[in-house]
Amino acid sequence: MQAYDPKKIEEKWNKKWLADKVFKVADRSAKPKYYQLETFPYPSAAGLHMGHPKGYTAEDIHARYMRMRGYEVLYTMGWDAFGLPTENYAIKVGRDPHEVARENTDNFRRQVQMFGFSYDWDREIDTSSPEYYKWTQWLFIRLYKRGLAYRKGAKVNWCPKDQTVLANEQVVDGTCERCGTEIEERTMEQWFLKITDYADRLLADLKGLDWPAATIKRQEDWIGKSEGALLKFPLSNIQIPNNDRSSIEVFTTRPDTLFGATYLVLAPEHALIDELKGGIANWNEVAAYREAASHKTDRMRQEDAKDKTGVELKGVMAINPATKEEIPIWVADYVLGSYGTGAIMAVPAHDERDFEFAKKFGLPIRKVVVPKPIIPGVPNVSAAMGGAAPELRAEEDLWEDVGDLINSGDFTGMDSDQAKAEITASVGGILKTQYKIRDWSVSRQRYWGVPIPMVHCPKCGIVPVPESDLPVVLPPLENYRPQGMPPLASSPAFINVKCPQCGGGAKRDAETLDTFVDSSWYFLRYPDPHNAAEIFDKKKVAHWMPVDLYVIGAEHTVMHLLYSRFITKFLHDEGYLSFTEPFTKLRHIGLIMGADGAKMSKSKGNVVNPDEIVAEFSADAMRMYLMFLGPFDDATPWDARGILGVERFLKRFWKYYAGTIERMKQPAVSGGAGGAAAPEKPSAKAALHRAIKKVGEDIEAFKFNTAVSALMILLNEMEAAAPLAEDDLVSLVKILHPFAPHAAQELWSLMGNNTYLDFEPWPAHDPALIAEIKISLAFQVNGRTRDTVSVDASIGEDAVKELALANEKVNVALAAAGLAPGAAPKRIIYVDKKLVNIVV
RNA sequence: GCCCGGGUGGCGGAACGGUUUACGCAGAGGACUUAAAAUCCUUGACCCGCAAGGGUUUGUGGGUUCGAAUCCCACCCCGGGCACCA
Repeated sequence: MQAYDPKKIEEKWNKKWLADKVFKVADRSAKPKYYQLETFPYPSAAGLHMGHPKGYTAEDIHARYMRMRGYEVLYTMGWDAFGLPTENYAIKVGRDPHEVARENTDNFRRQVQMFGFSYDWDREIDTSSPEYYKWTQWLFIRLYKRGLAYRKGAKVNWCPKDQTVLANEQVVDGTCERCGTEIEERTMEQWFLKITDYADRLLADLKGLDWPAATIKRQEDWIGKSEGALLKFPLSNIQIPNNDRSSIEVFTTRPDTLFGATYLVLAPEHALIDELKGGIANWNEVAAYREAASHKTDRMRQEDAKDKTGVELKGVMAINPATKEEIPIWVADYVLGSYGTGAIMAVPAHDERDFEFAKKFGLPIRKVVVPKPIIPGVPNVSAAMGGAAPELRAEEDLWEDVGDLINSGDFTGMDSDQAKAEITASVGGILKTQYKIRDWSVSRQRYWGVPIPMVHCPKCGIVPVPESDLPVVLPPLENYRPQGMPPLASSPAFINVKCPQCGGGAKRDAETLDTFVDSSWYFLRYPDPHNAAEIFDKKKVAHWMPVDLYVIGAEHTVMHLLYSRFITKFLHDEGYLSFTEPFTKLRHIGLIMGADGAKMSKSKGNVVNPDEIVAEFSADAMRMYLMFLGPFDDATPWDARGILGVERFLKRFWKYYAGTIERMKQPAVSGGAGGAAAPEKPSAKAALHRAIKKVGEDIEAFKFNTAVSALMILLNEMEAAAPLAEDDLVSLVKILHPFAPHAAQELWSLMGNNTYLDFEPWPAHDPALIAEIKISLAFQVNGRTRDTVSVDASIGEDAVKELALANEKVNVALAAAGLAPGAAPKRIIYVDKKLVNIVV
């Protein structure tokens, strides 16, 4: 018998799979297509972390399974190679980011290949290669030509010492992560993509996707559609010079509560405050508050949520258009300038934030909505108190829901939903739909990214680079360190260019694109990865897309998906795609935590290196263990000893399998037909068929942990049973194959096969074999199990009840429960093939 | 603060209205070995009991049900996410 030597066989098959291009995908095939996508990694200097092989193993299992089920599976790998960490690292070690990135990518490729993932390597892509980013640039120009890329001022984090813009993640407690200097906010002209134009479609098209519900909800929340009204509050005692708008406009989702609006609040950055300066009696106090607020980021303003601050604009008042009462105007940083109109009407009785603010500053609270009656006509007072208190208390409770109006003039008694429209109309307001989503900022003042293919001409303004001149290649630089301007601006050879329109002197855009742009369309490139003439061939993409299965980390549930969906819809509108949603089915991968249960991180010292695990055990063992650890989408801790279990399983499986083949090859010995018979033991054929069914179902449902366990149960049963026949052995190695493809393929070839298991059909299970002959029934008294018996599966209800009533333990329990001998129980509940419950 | 997950043996987990703890790890006992590793067999929630057996147990407290880890309500704890979005 050949010994199990995983090192040798894994190396052998990894080489063969690559050399023979076994997993090369055909664009034209008689088989149905299946497109499986996994997040292409960002190749960091640290190499793969445990999350990569976990997600990739799951997808590889699924891909191999789908191939065996007869699909032509598009399954690929690529590199999201542009990005900040590589640039930072290159600067630190004084090298060219191109070189650093190449080394990292080579290392990632080596690691990924060690696991034997069945990619079509001829379709490998790299976002940092000019062949790829030419089309990222092309896409950007397309967006620009359609008016979906535009420039506007936006705030950036600026480090005055390093003379550079910092990403949010480089800002630690308001200081630069590199030098600790306090950051400043600067406003710069930057490129934006108009994703807001697609807000409604991005929301509506979520319906019908096979995505986790929580992910759909996060997309919805991010888009943040709210229907409300724009209402104007006239200023009562001041006219703004040179401004005919002598009113403050607010956006509210609750115009039905207008009668309860007892003050207004402006965001500190609201432009109207400057215009009102002459009328504000406490200007110095207001100015100081605004100054303080300007040093806070939106994020910091959120974190201070509990302790609301604000200043009244003394001397100016507004008029509630419904009640005609004068109400005060405040400035407070819990109102954001970037949402709605930057001003709100405060209704403290019906909004928690307004409620807290009003209590803190002693502002009036007026209740204008009460919960709808549960019984029509009878006021529901207790629901407002969470169902607890018998009557409605005065000011100190809050009702944020809709209901029926009170204290609202002519609208009293009206339903909230009806009142929304009617009150809005009565004060001359307009109904409006507001979105939370903002346009996508794509300018980055960094080097290691896609150069923005635009030219700034003093005569013609902004001119896109002609398509024939693409790509605009990222040039090597003398110095990658930032020096007060984007790194590319330091290269005269790059920056100075002739205007494509007038031929005069002009300058290139010195900034690069957000790397999310690179990854927002990569899945469209795999179907046609080397096309030099087009972003992709429409027919090829029409064949493969949309993606049938996408596995991503939960951290990508908002932005990457939203951007990819946006770009897909855009290219659809441009006539390049026939569909509008890129990812039909989505599944998430849970983190692998450190052995201590915390997230793996260098600083905690709990990082496990996949290279070491493969070296110590094997790729197959690691694959199986990653799947066995727990539910795929749960975060599970890595237990270094647990892998011994699957390692033992693989060794035992090998021993069983190779041993059985060996015995089959030997000539029949006297006494037993075929030489391997042990006639007194039943065969494990039924167990095998159960496993075939279970493993297939579990792969489809992404329940890899129980699939592995099903294989283990099968092996336990096989070892105790008579050896399997040859055709059953074939099925057996096939169901192992997706999980441990190296071992399975080697066993397959040991049987004398020279085909690849991936293209062998997945075995069918025989339902007749799986049917249970004997079943275990529970006898319960008052819901407590008193005995279990083994009976024929075909037994009928009456026979079972009779058995139960005759059962000695049952009778003891019945007597203990107070049932007189011979008396009939209250009820007998029978659940087919499960139990009998006798209720006394 | 809000939103989304989740609390089951010593540990990872299984079951997701019907016999709790499948499978694996760790532990205990044994076989083989000069010995160790490897391998194999037995055992395996907790409490009482020599045993047979009985009782308790799925974060806590209630509820629905013949029956609840599973459904409902409240609370506690852990993980992740966040937008004070009017």
